[in-house]
Amino acid sequence: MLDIKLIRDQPDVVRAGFARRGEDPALVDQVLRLDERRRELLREVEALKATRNLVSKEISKMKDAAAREAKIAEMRALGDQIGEFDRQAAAADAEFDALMLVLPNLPDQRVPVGTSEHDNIVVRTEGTPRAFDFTPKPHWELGEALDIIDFERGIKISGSRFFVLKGAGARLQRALVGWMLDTHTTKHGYTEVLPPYVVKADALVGTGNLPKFGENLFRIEGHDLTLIPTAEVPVTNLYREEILDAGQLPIYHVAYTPCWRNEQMSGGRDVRGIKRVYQFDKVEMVKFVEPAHSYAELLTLIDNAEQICKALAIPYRLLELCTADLGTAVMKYDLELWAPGVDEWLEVSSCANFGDYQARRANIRYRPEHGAKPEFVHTLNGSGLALPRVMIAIIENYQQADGSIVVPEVLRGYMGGVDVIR
RNA sequence: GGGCAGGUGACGGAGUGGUUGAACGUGCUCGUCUCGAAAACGAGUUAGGGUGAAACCUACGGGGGUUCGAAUCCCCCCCUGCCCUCCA
Repeated sequence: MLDIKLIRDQPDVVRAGFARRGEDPALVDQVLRLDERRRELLREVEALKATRNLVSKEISKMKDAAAREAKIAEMRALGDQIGEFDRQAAAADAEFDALMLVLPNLPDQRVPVGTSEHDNIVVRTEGTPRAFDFTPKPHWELGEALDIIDFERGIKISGSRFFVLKGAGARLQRALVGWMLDTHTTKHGYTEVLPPYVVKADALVGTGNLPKFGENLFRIEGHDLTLIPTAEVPVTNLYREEILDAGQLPIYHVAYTPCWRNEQMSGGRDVRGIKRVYQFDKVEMVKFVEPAHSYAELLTLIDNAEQICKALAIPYRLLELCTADLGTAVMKYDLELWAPGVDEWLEVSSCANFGDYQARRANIRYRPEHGAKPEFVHTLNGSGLALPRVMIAIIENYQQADGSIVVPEVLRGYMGGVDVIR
């Protein structure tokens, strides 16, 4: 959510920000009109209430019965009027609030302007793709042959875009989860959190998934509960409606959870393999920081995710996302692992600074110092990393001519001595 | 799912229709005192909106109602604790 004061005081700045990311600048004028109307109604109803409060106090001291009754009758009429204004003011508020919740965030000035994901910038590429003396196979062929991914039975029990990991495949993913969590908690300073996997609508509004981006969510029928699309939702909402002490910041959390996404918009794309599925696991990092530090915190967040890619010894690249691909962030970077079997770069991490956009929605504040007014924190999050695509990258990069898969060195301690899956 | 008891500021805890935005205590901040600290004493200390600053408005779990006036009365819902039931 944006600061209404910013919109009032510097509408041109907001219009320009919307234009940079391809949103309609006229939204600004629409919100200003609604703001003016609701404030006008508020001023009127508050003046009436002030009168009522004053007279009510007088009534309590009045001795003369007739005069008292007259005042009460007068206030009864005023009460009806207040009720009518209250209703109008509430309606105007609701309209204003609804628009505020769908306004996009303003991109950071440093973000390159673009009109689609094609305008994202490759910042750098690390590692060299391995030279194969045979044709590398896609992970679905290798996974099925080794009996570590069972596509058919996943579809049988849950439908398309669900899969089953089995034997060394299940063990490999568990090893990755354990290793990633250990790395972030012991080397990068994150505190592990194991949150609920379903949340109330409020939480989704807090992170910005609702009301605008609800089409990819799985809702639980008959309940106000939704399966989380990412751990970002429960973890960011951990401190909703709270005022933190400055001494508590920065807060770093890391959480491993399954994620559910109803990929309606992706049509028939990526139907093979485990690249795009309805349920996947992910290790997610979330930060709550003081506003002045959020840019520096984004850089370390990216580095934390990058360390995982680096340690796996798989080629990867860092992308700076353009204004069209920002989602609700002010600034965002993606990490992509190279996958030789499917012959493409796979997005395994998205690291973003949201500024105070989520903090305003979720009302997450901190007190800069004793006695000071509470201010909104800045929130950030980044995948560290998304599991199925890391699995793809490992399977395809570490495959051997005979179809076996070498276990990356960093994971061997987590694999109970298995160094080759065959 | 059933029953009982509750939900008030950072915390404990008063308050059952009218100077209560909230007693009292604790904590915290500043000051006096002190070589320094503790103790003691004094002052301050909820949040949101609003204003140049005030005034003023709103909020005592949430929503609705009664009333000139509600933290206080009524209705619905949510949450917490305990007991029973159920269950991994």
